[in-house]
Amino acid sequence: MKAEEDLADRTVVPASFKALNIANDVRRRIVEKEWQQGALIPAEADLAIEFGVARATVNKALQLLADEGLLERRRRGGTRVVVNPVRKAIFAISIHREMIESAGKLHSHRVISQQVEPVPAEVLARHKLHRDTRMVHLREVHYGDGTPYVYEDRWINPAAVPGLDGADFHHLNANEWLMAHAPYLRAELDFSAANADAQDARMLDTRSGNALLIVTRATWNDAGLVTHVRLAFRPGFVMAAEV
Amino acid sequence: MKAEEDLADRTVVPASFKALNIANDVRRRIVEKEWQQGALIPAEADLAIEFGVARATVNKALQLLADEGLLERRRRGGTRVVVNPVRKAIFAISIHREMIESAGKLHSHRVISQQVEPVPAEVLARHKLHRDTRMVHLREVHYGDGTPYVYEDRWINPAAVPGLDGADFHHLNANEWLMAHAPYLRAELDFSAANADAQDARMLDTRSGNALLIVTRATWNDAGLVTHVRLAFRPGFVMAAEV
DNA sequence: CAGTGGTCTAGACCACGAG
DNA sequence: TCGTGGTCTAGACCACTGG
Repeated sequence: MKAEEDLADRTVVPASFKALNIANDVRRRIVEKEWQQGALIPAEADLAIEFGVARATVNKALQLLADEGLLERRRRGGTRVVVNPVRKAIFAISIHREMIESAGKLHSHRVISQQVEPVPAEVLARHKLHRDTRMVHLREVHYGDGTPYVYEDRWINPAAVPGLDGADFHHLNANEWLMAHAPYLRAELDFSAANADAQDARMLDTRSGNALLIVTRATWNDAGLVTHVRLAFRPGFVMAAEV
Repeated sequence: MKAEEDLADRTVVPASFKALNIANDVRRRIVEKEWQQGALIPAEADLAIEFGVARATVNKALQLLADEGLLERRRRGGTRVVVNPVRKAIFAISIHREMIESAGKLHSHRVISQQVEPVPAEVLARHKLHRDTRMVHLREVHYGDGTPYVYEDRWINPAAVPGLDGADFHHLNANEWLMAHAPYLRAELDFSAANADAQDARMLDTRSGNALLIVTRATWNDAGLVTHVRLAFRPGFVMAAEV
């Protein structure tokens, strides 16, 4: 390629988002059925020539679409348009305080109880723990402008959380304290719904039987289970995801 | 670098997952507090030397951790460990049939009603549609081994879905038909909980008042809104996410 | 076996923004 | 201003796997 052509390329694409542009173009071709579901699309090398870029750039673009679930790629087998794409929804899991403050409310929290206790059978079974396991049982409510937002029923594993004894959760809530002192390597999340029981209702200042969004979260670091927590959100709470 | 050193590198790392290994190593340093929260970590070029790889490889690794929410990167400002990491949970949004079949159940579905109607105010407001908008209103129930799994109350926009008139949803359910005929470019998801009303209860073979997990989903293509759907899952249904 | 995607390299230019 | 990350290139070797 001549030097002047190089210069032309640079000036034509000043903002330099070639990979993204290619990804958008390919996505459009799929949505507009130019490339049918299940069909093979051209090889990276061919697309690189068509778009006038390096193969690595095409690779980055197609990798992006494969992560989105739109393409399926195999060595030697080429790249196909997926028939029933499994799209991914992404939740941002921020700390309660940020969630409440981003809604324009003043955040506060209250510790309901905190003591070392035997772990209930339900949690034991879920994480295949030894039946005599004892952990720190902590219950908190988080408020926005004084109104309950979420009731947190949490078990913390002292074996995986150094410095837990000295923690004062009245000052800094468990959610943020753990983020700062015991970052996790892996997490599991479950979403479900439940009718508020008497305790839920009392904590969230609502009536028994009201439908609550329940999130169960467990996190691990290299020392094992860090914490298992059941979050009960106030009635009407909506959690939004991006796709 | 000499040729023999090159060869040595190749044989030392036969499986070639350098970027992933570097990402794991950096993640470990963060979790083990070797690099404190809020602290600046070495520049890409320095890490490239330390790990003995090209800068692009370090860039790929750090980009991965930035996507996870663990690092914050700025030109000229360097790369910092995030203080309150906003981790991301990922839901796989598969079609109902696959969800039910992956639970080992036999999938079936039933169309409850299908007709063109004015769109209710709630949906109009949500998507800022014109007040006289009419769409196809479709209600379906999906079953696993004959037991109701999810009740779907759906609005489909004919303007964005060519071929909608000829669709037979008794044969192929709307969920899969739309996936095949009207792929979307963008989607929004909301998770909440609601007490089953009389209709929910009838469709899901349960009692009024039972807590249901509700997912509201809207999808768009380049012609506008494709479909708006409210999914009511049977009581006890749990949706799992990865982090 | 041969063609595909997966990954890495060394180098380059650029946009951004802290100092 | 100038060091940082963001992106791209041309080339290379390799792992996998369909024909």
